[in-house]
Formats: sequence, structure tokens, C-alpha cells
Amino acid sequence: MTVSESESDEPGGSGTTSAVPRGSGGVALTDAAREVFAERGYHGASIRDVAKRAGLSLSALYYWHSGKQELLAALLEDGVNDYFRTCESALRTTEADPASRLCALVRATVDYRVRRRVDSTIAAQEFRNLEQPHAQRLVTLRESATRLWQDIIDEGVRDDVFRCAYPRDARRAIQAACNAIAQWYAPDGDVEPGELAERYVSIALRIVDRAPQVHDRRKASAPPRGSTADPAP
Amino acid sequence: MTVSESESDEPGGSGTTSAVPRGSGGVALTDAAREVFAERGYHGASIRDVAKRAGLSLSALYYWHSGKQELLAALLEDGVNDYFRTCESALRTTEADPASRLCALVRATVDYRVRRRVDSTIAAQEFRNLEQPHAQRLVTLRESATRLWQDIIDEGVRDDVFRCAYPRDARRAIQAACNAIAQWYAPDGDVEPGELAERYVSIALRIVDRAPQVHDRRKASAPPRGSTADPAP
Amino acid sequence: MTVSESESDEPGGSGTTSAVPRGSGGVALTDAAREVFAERGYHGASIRDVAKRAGLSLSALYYWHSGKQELLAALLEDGVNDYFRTCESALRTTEADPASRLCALVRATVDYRVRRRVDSTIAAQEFRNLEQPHAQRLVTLRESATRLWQDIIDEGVRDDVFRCAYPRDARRAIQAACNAIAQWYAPDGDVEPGELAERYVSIALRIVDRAPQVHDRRKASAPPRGSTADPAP
Amino acid sequence: MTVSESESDEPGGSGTTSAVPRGSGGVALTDAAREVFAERGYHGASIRDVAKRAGLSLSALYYWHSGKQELLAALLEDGVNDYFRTCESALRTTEADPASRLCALVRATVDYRVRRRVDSTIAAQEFRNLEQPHAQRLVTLRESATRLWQDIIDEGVRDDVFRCAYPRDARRAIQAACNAIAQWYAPDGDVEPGELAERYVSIALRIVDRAPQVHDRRKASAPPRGSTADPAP
DNA sequence: TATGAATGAGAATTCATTCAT
DNA sequence: CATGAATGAATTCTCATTCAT
Repeated sequence: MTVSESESDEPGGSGTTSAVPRGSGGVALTDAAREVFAERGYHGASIRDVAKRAGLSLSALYYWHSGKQELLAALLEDGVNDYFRTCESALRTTEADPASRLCALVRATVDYRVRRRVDSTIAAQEFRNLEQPHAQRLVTLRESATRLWQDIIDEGVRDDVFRCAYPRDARRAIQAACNAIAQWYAPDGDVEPGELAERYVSIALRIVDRAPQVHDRRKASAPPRGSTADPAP
Repeated sequence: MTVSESESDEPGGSGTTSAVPRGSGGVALTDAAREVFAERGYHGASIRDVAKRAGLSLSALYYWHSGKQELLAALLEDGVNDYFRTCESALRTTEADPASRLCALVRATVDYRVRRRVDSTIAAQEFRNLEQPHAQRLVTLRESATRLWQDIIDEGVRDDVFRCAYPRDARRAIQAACNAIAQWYAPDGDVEPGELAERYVSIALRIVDRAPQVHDRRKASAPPRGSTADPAP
Repeated sequence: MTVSESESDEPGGSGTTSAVPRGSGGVALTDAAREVFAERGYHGASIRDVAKRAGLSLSALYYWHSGKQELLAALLEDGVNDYFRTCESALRTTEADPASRLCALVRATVDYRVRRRVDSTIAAQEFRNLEQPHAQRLVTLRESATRLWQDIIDEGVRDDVFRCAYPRDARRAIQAACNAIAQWYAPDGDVEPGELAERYVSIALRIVDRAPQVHDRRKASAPPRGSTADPAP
Repeated sequence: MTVSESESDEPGGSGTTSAVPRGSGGVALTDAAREVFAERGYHGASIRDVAKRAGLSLSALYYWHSGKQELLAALLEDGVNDYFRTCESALRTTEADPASRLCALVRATVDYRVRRRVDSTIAAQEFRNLEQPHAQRLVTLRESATRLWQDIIDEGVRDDVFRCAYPRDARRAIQAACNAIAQWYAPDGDVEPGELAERYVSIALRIVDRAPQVHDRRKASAPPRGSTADPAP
């Protein structure tokens, strides 16, 4: 079963055991697992707590899921799928040049990290606790995400549009910066997700040291610079 | 007690129960704890495993330490102290200008992440599991580290030597990039720690968008640009 | 309810969930219970497995039967009834002398152990797990079976046709030997049930040490010796 | 660890939680396991009950043994070893002729079934519940016991001293009869173990249909016939 | 007739910790 | 300095059973 139905990533209401309607136990449980895993970590969390948080019995958890491990796997897998969908959608609607594609990827990633902040944190912290049928699949997906970033950067370097000497380190730095957002972003803070994305687009472009563009003044590449309100040109 | 005596950060030999010499149980145990916590996470690790790995009995663990929590605290605290010593030492021997200071901090951080890779990972993952006497102290230390970075960047921005529009995001990006090193760096890989530091110095300077320097062509700022073999000046 | 409709004793096809026809759930379930109880023992078996094996839902099991215990009772009771019918039928069609009656009982028992091998094993192993309404009834039946054997042997001893000094031990030995057949008999093995019965008739007669018969050279006593291909007379 | 120290096979005192002396938990637990497994069967017994019966905590059980399965294995293995020792000792001190050897084996087996009645029952009922490292070893031992019986009988048949037509069925009958003793023998009953053994020796000799002996009226073969007080020669 | 959803009790096992020696 | 023995609380998970539909 997939857990993608539950869009809300936030551990809403923390403890709201609002009488789960019959038949919807599966979602209630993954939602609860998300909260509890995020709060205490996979090994620190007990499925008793998960069931309690979901307002169901421990046995109901085993009716819907095959165990603690599967609960984690469902969470992570659903997250990764959502992330890939987000990236693909962003890349599909952008120019073909490396800079535009890099910007699109940054925007998609920031969007995802903000929108599914909790899942992002869980993924970052608890990935290691995945056991074997699931682990392999997700490792592969994770690698293909890395490849997505790297290919774009390498292409930019080849085309002389990015001037970084160490493309792998550039990629790592950009990814690390974007991923870290989930750790500090406060949904009720003062910065809008869209605005935040543009700031990180700007950072990413600086990391790859994009060459100043004489031509190519089209939509994708221009906004970041402009919208981030850099003090002076 | 402090555990700083054990410099070696690597889980060397993994399982080497080489007859702990009388009296050195304390270090053997923190070393073992480091390995086991790193491998399985704080909650995933059992102190039985720690004792076994150290080649001692469970009771010996309780002779030397007051419990599992204290073992974690000792590890993290020792790590943070080492980090601060490293940073202070680096800042003490550098110029007073923001760029030089930022570079020094990056070098110190990269050095630490590489030198104490395992402790860095544990700190990143298990900090949340610290309970109250210890937690507060370390949170404070952690905040003062953040302040260290932020002050330098803010000063650079004020002096117009850094041109980034969002200094806090710049700081976060730099820290995230440096911290992530512990997650991927392979000690027997192909890049030297010193060389790696220069690459990250370069990345950091790009993130803060350092203004091109007309004068001031002294040691600290020049190397990164040069050594990273950027295609064109 | 009785389960005697299902003649086939073999756990045929093990796992054949062949679309239970409407209304025949009861038999499908006792058949499945037979297989599962035989494979894993009463306490080792779960009624979930029984229902699954029967190709029905757990709830269906509770529609047809009142629980796990009743399932076991139905199985055992049906077996005992079959056994008694078999014995009575055999005794009804034989001579009145102890030797003939003993032979008839052996034949009936061997026939039953071979024909309902699985039920025989379950009876031997799981009888102890019967709880109270059922247990008493079956204990009584079991005792009356013992009485059946003992009476015949005692009569033979009284009439000097059996010469065993310890009739109870003789009875126990004969019963044990016959019962054990269920544990090793392979339905697709090389010995026919009828042939096997004659071998055990021969063994039983030796155990009771039947006196050599001058007259009475009729069917029952002759075959074993002859048909068993004794090397030399 | 072995459990052979505890010679007493009887579930003595059933529930006597007589303050286990420190350090002797291992034996107390196997003794308790013997009782509980015998009473309720392996799957029907809970290790909670075992620990309670032993007068120890559940955790102590895991200190001494690695689990429920190991407890069963220890019990069965110790029993089999004792049985083999008993058989070997009996065969070592007897004549070389098949009849004497068969008698010795019967005596050893009856002795064992009476002396370790409970272990015998457990072995008969719970053998199937042994899981893999242990199962294989014990299956092998069990087969070699069967071989012991069969070899003797086959030799007797070859030497024309036993006249049974179906040596394998004879062996099965004898073994079944002897094994069954554990199921009905009451230690405080009216028959002495030695006496019982002679009765079964007599039964066994009749099952293999030993040829009447003209010469050879020595110790080993004579007693059974004589001591069982057969009515008349 | 049948089922999908749910439950409470209890299963085996592991944990951090303590105590007597 | 160190250990072997023991514990109570908690863990994940399975069980037989029931209820609403």
C-alpha cells in the first residue's frame, strides 16, 4: 500500500486521537508513524506509541502493516516517489540549458524539503535503518537522484557555462545546502517557500560559478539573480 | 571524565577485542561506544554490544561510566571541545579580515570533519538523544559555533567584502556543505584533507560572493582560487 | 456437526485453495484443519493458517465452527467414531473364538491407521489438548477401545488359546505396534494395506503366544505364515 | 551447556519454587522446562511458566539459555545421549549372539523409558518442534538407534535364530512396544522396572519368533523365559 | 453466507541496570 | 578493578476472537 494520500507532512496537532473512521486505519497509522519517527527516531520510537497516536490498537497496526520496518519503508518510499515526481515535473517545464535545469532542480528540491519537511528529516536520519528488501530499492533511487544533479552540472561544466573546478564537490555542496533546509525551516517563519527557493537558486549558481551571460536572457536564468534582490549589480 | 585521549576517530579493526590492558577500560569503552553508536545509532545500539566490542564485561562498563547516556554525552562533548580548540587555533593564527577568518574557519571545520569523521556523524545523528543535564550545555556550545560563523559573515557583508544578500542562508549553506563531508569522505580515497579544505574554502567564498580583491594578495585568500585550478581567472 | 463426510485423510495438494464451492465451507475448513494440525501441532497451528489453507476468511471459520478447540474436537471425534465403526464391522463378520476376534481387531486397526493416517497421528499427538466438554467423552471412548482389546485377550488366556503370562502387557504391545503404523507408513510405499494387516496379525498372534492349532485351519490364521514368504518351514 | 547433571527425571514436587541457590539457575531452568514441556507440550508451554516454575525471572532464563528452542534441544539431546550410553553399556556386557544382544537392547530401552519417563514422552511428542541446527543432529542419532535394533534383528534372521518373515516390521513392533512404556508406566505402580524389562524381553523374543534352543542354556537367554513365569513349557 | 476491520491478551525476546562477590 | 548472576520494564509481534456490515 502507498501512503501518498496523506499530503500533509506536518505532524498536525500532535496527539489528536480524533476517532479514526472505520476502514481508514492504514493512513492514520502511517501519519502517526511519521510523527513518532520524526520525534524520537526509528529505534527510539515504539510502535505502541505509533498505534496510540493513531488512536488505534497495536493489533490494528499489524492488520494494516506488516511491522515497524514496513512502516518506515512506506514512509521513505512514498517520500522519494513524491520527490522524483516533483523533480521531473520541474525539469519537464524548463529550458534545456544546464543553468535553467539546475535552477529547476534547486526549486523542486527546496519546494520538497519545505513541503515535506518531516519526511525529509526522517529520510535523512533513518535511511540507515532500512533493512533489505527495501534498502536496495531506495539506495538505487537515491543514486539516480544524485546522477540527476551531477549530469546537469557536468554538462554545464562541459559547455563552459559553469566554471567550477570540482563538479562533484559543487554538487555535494548544493545538495547538502538544500537538504539542510528541512532541519531549520519553520513553516510559520518569515520566509515564503518561493522566496527561499530563489535564494538557494542564487547560492547554487554561485557554487557552480556560472559564467556571466551576454546572450540568453530568457526567463529561467534571469529571475534568480533579479528576484533575490542582490544589493547591486 | 573526558575521552579526548583517544585521538583515533576511525573504528579501526572493528571487533578487535585485543585484551584491554588493566586500567584502560574507560577509553576502551568510549572507543567501542563510538564504533557501535556510529554503526547502529544510539537507540539501535545496546551497551552489551559496546562492552563486548571493548572486550570487557557489562559490569565493567558501569564501573567506568554511569550508563548509556553518559557514554553518548562523553563522546559528543569531547568532540565539540576538540572542534572548538581546532577553530580557535585556526583563528588565532590568521589575519583579522573577514575573508581570511572565514577561510580559516572552513579549513578548521573540514579538518575536523575529516579527522573525526565518525564523531561528526554521531554528533549529527544522535544529538537529539541527549538528555537533560548534558543537552543544554551542548546546545549552548552548538549555538556559539553558529555565532562564530555568522559573526564573520556578517562582518564581511558590513565591510562590503562579502556581497551575499542573505547572510544567514549563506552561513547555513556553508555549514551544511562542510558538515556533509563526514557523510561521504573516504579516508582512503583520492583526495587529501588539505586539498579538500581548499576546495571548500573556494566554495565558501563563492557562496558569500566575495568581492574581487584589488589589493590584499596575501597568502590566505589566494591559494583557494589558484589551487582549485579554476579554468580561467 | 460431524466431519465424517470427508473421507480422504491425506493432506492432498497441501495448499490447494481451489475456490471452495458455496455452502461447503464446513468441510473445507475441517480438511484444512486436519492438514495444519498435522503439520504443526494444535498449539503450533494458527486458525489463520487453517482459514487460509481452506481458501476462506477467518470470519468464515467462525461461522462454521465455534473456535479452534471445536475444530480439534470435531476431527478427533469423527476419527474415533470411524474407528469404532470399523472395529464393529470387522468383529460382526468373524468367528466367535478369541484368535479370530483378535485377528479381526488387528486388521480393522491396521486398516484404520493406514486409511486415516493423518487423523491417527493427530489423535496420538493432540488428544491431550482437548478441553473439557470434549475430553471426557473421548477418554471414555478410548477406554472402551482398550476394553475391546483386553476382553478378547483375557478370554483367549482363560480358554488357554493364548499363553501370555501378562495379558495387559501383551495388549499394550499389540496396540502400540498397530498405532505406530501411522507414524511410518508411506501411502505410496511398497506394501499393500491388506498385506500389512496380515503381517501385524502374525505379530499379534506371536505376542499373545497363541497355542498351536490342530484343527481350525481356516482363513484367518493360515495366510500370514504362508503369504509372508517365510524362508523355510 | 549440558543438562545431564539433573538425573531425576520426575517432575518432582510440581511447583516447588524452593529458592534457587545463586549460580544454579541453569539446571533449575532445564528441570522446570522438562516439567512444563511435558505437561503442556512445547508450543502449549510458555517460557514464562518455565521461569516461574524454576523460581527465577524470565530474564534469568535468557541469561542461562538462548531461548525456548535451545531449552528443548538441550532436553532432547541430553536424553538421547543418556539413551545411547545406556545401550552401549548394556551391549558391552553381554554375549555376542543376536538373541542376547536383542535382550540387552530391550532391557536398556525399558530401563531408560522408565528411568527417564518424562524425557521419553517429550522426545516422542516434541521432536518435531526441533528447528534446524539441532534437528539434523538428533535425526541422525535417532537413525543410528534404529540401525542398532535392525542390525541385531537382521543378524538373527540370517543366522536362523530369529524366524520372523518381516524383520523391519518386527523391529518397528518391538520399538513401538518399548517406547509406549513411557506413556503408561506409573513409577509408584505395582511392577518393578527389572521385572517389566523381562516381560518386554519375552515379548520381543516372541515378536522375532526366536527358534527353540536345544543347547546354549546360558545366562543371557534363559532369564527372560524363566523369569516371566510363562504358564507352562 | 460471508467478510474486512479491529481488539485484548499473551507470546518470545532484548534492554539498561543492579547487586553480591 | 572487574565479574557473573539476576531483574523489571519494555520491546516487536502473533494469537484467538468479535463486531459491524
